[in-house]
Parts: sequence; C-alpha cells; structure tokens
Amino acid sequence: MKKETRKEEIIRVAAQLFKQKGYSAVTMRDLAKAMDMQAASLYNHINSKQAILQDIILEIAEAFTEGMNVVISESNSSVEKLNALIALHVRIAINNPEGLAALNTDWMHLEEKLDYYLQLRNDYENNFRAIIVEGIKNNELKPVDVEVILFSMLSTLRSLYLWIPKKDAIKRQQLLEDLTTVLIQGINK
Amino acid sequence: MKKETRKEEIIRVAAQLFKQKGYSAVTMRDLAKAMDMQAASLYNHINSKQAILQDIILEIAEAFTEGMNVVISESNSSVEKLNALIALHVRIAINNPEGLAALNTDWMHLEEKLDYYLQLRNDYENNFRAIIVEGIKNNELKPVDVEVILFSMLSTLRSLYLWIPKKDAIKRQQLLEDLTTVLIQGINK
DNA sequence: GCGACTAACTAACGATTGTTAGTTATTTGA
DNA sequence: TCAAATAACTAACAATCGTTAGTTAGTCGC
Repeated sequence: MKKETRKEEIIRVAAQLFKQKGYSAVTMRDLAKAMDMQAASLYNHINSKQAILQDIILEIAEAFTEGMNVVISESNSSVEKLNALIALHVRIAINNPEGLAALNTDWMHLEEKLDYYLQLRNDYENNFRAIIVEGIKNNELKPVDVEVILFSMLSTLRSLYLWIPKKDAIKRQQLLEDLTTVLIQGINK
Repeated sequence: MKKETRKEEIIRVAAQLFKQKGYSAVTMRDLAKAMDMQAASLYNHINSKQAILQDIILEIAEAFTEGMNVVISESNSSVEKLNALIALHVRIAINNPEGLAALNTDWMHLEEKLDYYLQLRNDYENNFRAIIVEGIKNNELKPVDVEVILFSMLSTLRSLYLWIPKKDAIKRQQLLEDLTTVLIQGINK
C-alpha cells in the first residue's frame, strides 16, 4: 500500500464533497476547509477545480473500459459475460463510491475532456448492448426489447454507489450473488 | 387544457436547464436568456431561484406519495401492487422527465423544504419495501434479500427520466409491458 | 378615459467565485 | 550543511452570483 500523496488526498476529499453536493455547488473554499487549509494553498498541489473533476471521472471511466475488454475476451456465454459485468460494477462501486457519484452526476461539467468521456461511455454501452443481443440470438435470454434490458441493468448497476456505502463488509459479499439473481432470474416465483 | 401562465413557463424552462446542467450550475441569467428576457424580470413572476426548485421537486414528490396511497388501497396481490408502481413511475416520467431529473439529482439543494422532501421519500421507500416483504412472505416473490430487490427496482424506475425522452410515443406504450417483464420475470430463459 | 395589473426594462448592490502573486516556514537529499 | 523541494500562508484580482429598487410601456375591466 503506497502512501497517499497530498494531491491524492485532495482529490479523494473533493470526491466526497462532490458526492454530497455536486461539482458546481462545491467551492474551492469548501474543499480547503475540509482539508484544513486555505483555498489558495490547494493550488500548490492541483492545477484547477476542473482538473480535479477530470482526474476523478476519467480514472473510473477508463477502468470500466478496461474491465469491459477483459470480460469480452475472457467470458464464454452471454450470461457469463453479464455476470462478469455485474461483478465489475460491484467491484468498482465498492472501491470508489465517491468517484462514481461524480461520474454519474457531474460528467456534463467536464470541459475539454467531455468528448473523450462520451466516447468511452458510448463504446461501453455499445459493447453491453451487443452482449445482450448475442444472448437473445443464441437463446440464452428472453426476447424482450434489447433497450429495455440494457436500460434496466445499467440503471441498477450505475446506482450501486448510492447503496453500497450503507452496507457493511459482510453484506457486500452477499450483494453480488443477490444482485445477479434479481437482474438475471427475476423476482417472480 | 388551461393556458400556461408566465410563471409556469419559467418553471418549465428552468426544469429543462436543471436537467442539462444541474441546479447549481444554472444561473438566473441563463434562465433569463432561455426565456428571452432580463434576469431581473424573472422576479416579476417568481420569488427566488430556490422557490423554483421547490415548486418542481415537491409537486412530483407529492404525486408519488398520492400514487402510492392509491396503489396500496386499490391493488390486491403483491405482484399487482408492484405492477401498479411500475406504471406509476412510467406515467410520471412520461409527463415530466425534466422535473424528475431535478428531483433525482438536485433534491439536496432544497433548503427549508429538505426535511419535508426526505420524509416523503422515506415514507415512499418504506411502503415500497413493505410490499416486497409481503410478497416474499405470501410466496409470490423469490426469497431474495429485500433490500436488493428494492434497490434494483427503484434504481431502474428512478432512472426512467433519462431514457424516456429518447423513445417515441409508440415505443413508450410497449415500454411499460417490457419493463414489467424484465423487473418481475427476469431475463433468463 | 382611467386606475390597476401585467410584464418588461436599466442600474446597481454586496457577496462569493476560481485563481494568481508573492512570501515564509519546514523538510529532505546530496 | 546547504540548496532545493514541499507546503503552507496573506492579500487581492476580475468575474459572476442572486437579488433589489425604481421605472416604463402596454392591456384590461369599469
């Protein structure tokens, strides 16, 4: 475990504040107070407020892209791939719920990096959609509207950051199993 | 169809802007420009920026509370109640996706009305949870962790505002049916 | 025709915003 | 031991924020 640099600490605390109030409502003076220093001192470590947001969001977006590539290349059946994607979302949400909050609610405030982020997100959704289409085609999944399945799964997986912090470590292990049941098998008996 | 007052028009346009950038990032001058007037002129019709947010969010929150009461009093089986709740969310999301965006992402910026909103939301979630618990108890639903079912359904239903605007009127009718299948029956064949 | 209402305007207010400049104290590596 | 790097500070900048005051032009009911 490498020791956290001052810059990393600022970015971590910033992500916590962004989760509470959103990027736009957090001032550099808010962040400074949470770090117990003056606002101007922050600039010894970071370049701008915008750069903090980019750091937080793009790190996660790239982790999703990388995870998707692993899933596509390593998993076999469509349901296996979907299971692996659920696990990917749970893992990232456990590791960094605050960062995920920023990604989900403040991505539109990315400035120069907005196009890059949207490209990563579109690619990810297209890969996700292709797995579902494949699953329907080879008779693994019910022939329900692809967009509805995609929307339902992504909505749930993208909201994990809101719920995971409320669960203790023990229940988090059970979460992956239960979530897979609900999303794949349904709840009707 | 009653004619829209100037105040209602301002609130409707404000909701559109809030959906795009979030409450904090929208300035009164942004809103004025979208209304093709000066920022100061807005105050002939509304009391404050905060009052606009309250109008938007509380109207929807109260519609959900009312809808939940109807569902509880009128539906019979637990699955019927869940079906009715899905329909409730779809209906509200079709009627007012912009307002739902504000409710979902900017509720924490409610000031005096924050406690009232949180009370409505907690009551709603508790009612939703009780329906699921009842469904498991009377053997209508699989005995999966209640919180996971609740989380999964609410995440999907609360994200509807993001997806519904992309669908045309014809596909929206099919949406309710497909969504019910996915959320209740699952996608595995 | 006239007062009241509606709905816009210009000008400006004090507060807050992100950020820069310049300085100082402490810690570290050769 | 001493220069360099680290990390904080005070003071202040121009820009923008939500909002108020005061005014004006058009519209409606009597």
